[in-house]
Amino acid sequence: MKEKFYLTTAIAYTSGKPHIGNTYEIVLADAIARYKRFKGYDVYFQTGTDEHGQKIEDKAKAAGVNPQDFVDKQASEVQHIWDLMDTSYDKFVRTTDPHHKKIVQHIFKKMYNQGDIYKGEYTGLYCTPCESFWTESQLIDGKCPDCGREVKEAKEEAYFFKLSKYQKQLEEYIENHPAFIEPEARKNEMLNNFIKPGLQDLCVSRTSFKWGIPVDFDSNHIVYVWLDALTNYITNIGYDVDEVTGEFKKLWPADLQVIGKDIVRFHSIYWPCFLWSLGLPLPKKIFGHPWLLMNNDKMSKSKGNVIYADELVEAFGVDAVRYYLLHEIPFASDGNITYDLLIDHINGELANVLGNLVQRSISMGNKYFDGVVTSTKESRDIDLELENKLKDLEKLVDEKMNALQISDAITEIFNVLRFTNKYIDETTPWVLAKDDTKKARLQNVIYHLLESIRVCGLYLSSFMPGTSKKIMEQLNISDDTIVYNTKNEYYLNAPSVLFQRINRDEFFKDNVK
RNA sequence: CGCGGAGUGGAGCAGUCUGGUAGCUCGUCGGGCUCAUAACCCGAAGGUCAUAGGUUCAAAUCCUGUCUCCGCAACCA
Repeated sequence: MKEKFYLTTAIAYTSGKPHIGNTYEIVLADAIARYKRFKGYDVYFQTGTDEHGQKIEDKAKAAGVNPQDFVDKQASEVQHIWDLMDTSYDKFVRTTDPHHKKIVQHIFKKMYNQGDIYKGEYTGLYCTPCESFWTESQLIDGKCPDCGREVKEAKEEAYFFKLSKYQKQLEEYIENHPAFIEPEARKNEMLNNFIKPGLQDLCVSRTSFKWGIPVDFDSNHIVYVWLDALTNYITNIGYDVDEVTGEFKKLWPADLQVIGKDIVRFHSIYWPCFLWSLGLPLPKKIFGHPWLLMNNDKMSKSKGNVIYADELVEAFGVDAVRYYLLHEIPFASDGNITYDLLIDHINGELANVLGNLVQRSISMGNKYFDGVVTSTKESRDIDLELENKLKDLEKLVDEKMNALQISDAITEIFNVLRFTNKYIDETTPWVLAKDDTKKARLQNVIYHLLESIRVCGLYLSSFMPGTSKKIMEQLNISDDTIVYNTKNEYYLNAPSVLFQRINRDEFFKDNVK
């Protein structure tokens, strides 16, 4: 039986169109999901949208539509971008789904009944005209950041979750499970900044707005959005407080939850405590990925430096964008994107190293052997060197992927592609072609090239699925056996360009960036 | 002294845990080749590894101080 692998992304907040930085997360998770499927796992990959909260209520009001219509539109836009990025999620969840809402209410009530949620008073700084509570740090010159008026201390009835009860357990768990939160720096940040100094009970209800899931036994209160959002990971796979379905039994605990580094806190503190309150095991790993910066600056609308996935896909194609995101963002530190860098990497790696190699190899197969190339089973030193690199690739890629070092995994594949270009120069097939007595040697060289392209192309399928498919089409094969020399004979199709080189000057002339 | 990162040839990074001739990609310069997308291959130049001190036969790597940059900082998704 196949081993299951349950993978989630955070659900995207539907307050606006996701930019390329937000889009990174789904592409990253998709590469992992595809790789795990490739390795034979029974993968379940869930993503979706987080659709409640005051911010959305406000945005909808500003747009003059009701909140449900607003989030319907936003959710479909998110899904459209996820599809545009060729991501292979199995389920797209929405927190406004009636089933999810019902179970969140059950969860809230269960926590209340067992005493993990209690009713108390929230004290804060309140701006009466804006009807909003603010924290000390949010105030501007001690005044309301929205309207600039005085704030005063006020109290409001609210429900609290007993985070304090789980503090010790959480601290011990994180210290005893060093791989639970990655990267390590994020783990240390959580432990030192939040957990060790002491967890305050968390206010888990709001009365200041209506757009959310009501507490069913006290309808003035709306369930705090994070309790609503985090539970999506279990409500959509068959969890309920009294009974769970087989899917839930099979899938939970999640194997990997991919989130942005900005929300590690919610996933590594609140989420484990909520799960313990429900008597459930914790996910095996929380990975807080870094961000993508635009020209080394945080992307934000106010700075006007936001890039969207659809613009990039239109300009460069989906796999070029996927490649850039997956290869240029390191494991633990922020990546950077500019149009210049994108063009550098598309030309230097995708067009020159990969595309050109496929083109020249397929061309020679067609030119010298009319597209029919058979293995001659001969292996000289240089051939063996290439064969060994192809065999070693499996282990190298697997190590990097298991460590979530996606960029390094891709680098390993490109190292082999670079070596294959070198192999061509070393074997000089165009010289062999001029001598009829060297026909067998020539065929063997071309065969090695095709095998290299095939194997590398298969490994690339997790990162650039469309390109991988195009390579297989040119090789005219459909099987996906990775082992060297399983394919004895090729009947090639005509070559076609995988990635067109981009002329920088023309690009910037046509696109003012 | 809040917490966590980072500072390595023109650019982007690896190496630091487990001290021992400083590595990769891009760029520049020179050469080669012609199967291929002005591509590919080879070679060269270029670094006192932020800084001051310490430990050691030996430090980018261990220890201490200093400077600079970035992220996080509690109910905000």
